[in-house]
Amino acid sequence: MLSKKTKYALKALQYLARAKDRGPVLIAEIAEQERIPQKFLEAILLELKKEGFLESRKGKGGGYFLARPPEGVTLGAVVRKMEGPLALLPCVSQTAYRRCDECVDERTCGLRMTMKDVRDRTSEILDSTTLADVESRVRQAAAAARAGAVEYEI
Amino acid sequence: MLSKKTKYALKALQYLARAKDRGPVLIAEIAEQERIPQKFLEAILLELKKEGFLESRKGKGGGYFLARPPEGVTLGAVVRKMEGPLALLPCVSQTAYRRCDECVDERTCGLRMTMKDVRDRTSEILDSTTLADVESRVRQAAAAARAGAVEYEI
DNA sequence: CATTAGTCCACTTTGTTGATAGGATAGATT
DNA sequence: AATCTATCCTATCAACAAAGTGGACTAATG
Repeated sequence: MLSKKTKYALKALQYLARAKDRGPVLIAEIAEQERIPQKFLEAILLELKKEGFLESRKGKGGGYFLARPPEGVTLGAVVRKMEGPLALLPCVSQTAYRRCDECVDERTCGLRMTMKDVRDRTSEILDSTTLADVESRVRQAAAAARAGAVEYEI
Repeated sequence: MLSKKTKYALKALQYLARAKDRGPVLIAEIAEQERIPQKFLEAILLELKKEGFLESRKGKGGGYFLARPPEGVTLGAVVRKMEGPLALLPCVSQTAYRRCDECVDERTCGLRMTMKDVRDRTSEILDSTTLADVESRVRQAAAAARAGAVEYEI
């Protein structure tokens, strides 16, 4: 499971991707619209800024906005920064490899082989899906839902 | 990341799968061979027994052994019992579905769609891989390593 | 210079992880 | 019955993270 921190981070980034042409967005607006505790979100956005995903402007007319276009931000990158490695075992992490202390022979560890498969499938998806991709899927789903509703009405 | 508890549980089960024709195995033996802290392992094996994966015998000649053949135990089942749902979000868990408190509209949540894909790939692997499968992969890898070594020696 | 907006820091509460210690209990052997 | 032997159970502990709260500080704008 992702921590709420990571989930909130993803939701906030998604919101800012949608609002990218509107200039800086207030923490309060994101918190209200996405129903995230405002103070907690504050800390999360600060961290996202430190990690280079966001920029901010202080004072009146200020707020947060994406540091890069939505096409340039993958879910994998966000999850890794906020949550840690995608891998289920340290010994199969691409970005934070660490030998398992207790492991007797890594090359013939069956667990490792299976968990490497899982890691590969996971990163295949998360590292190729950007905020822009997610948005376009949402729009498709919404369109499909409307089409379905129309059909139902006929 | 899996907790050490889950990792140790999987390693212990794997060990007992390998030892399935030798009768009950001592906690101390598993702890030593797999280099797991013995007292911690004790608690883990007890839990695995409560969950129905293991049986035990007390007194001299006692120890732990698999409650079912290795072909009947999937990694997914073990991980779910020890670690919790495989899903990254509660709203995409098959076994422990829960709506996200803050979610405004689940049907058009882009995050959810992507995380559902990840969950599907993960459970595809873990729910179809048994202790026996893992063992046979280990043997294949060991054989391949030997073949490679021979080739290298020629 | 007052107001608005955002940063930064300190703190709390609650729970989990990973582990250790000590003794109770049940089964086998003598 | 006495005695090993091994699991079972209870309690405790330090370290850490999750999920916030409160409040002081600072920077930009009108």
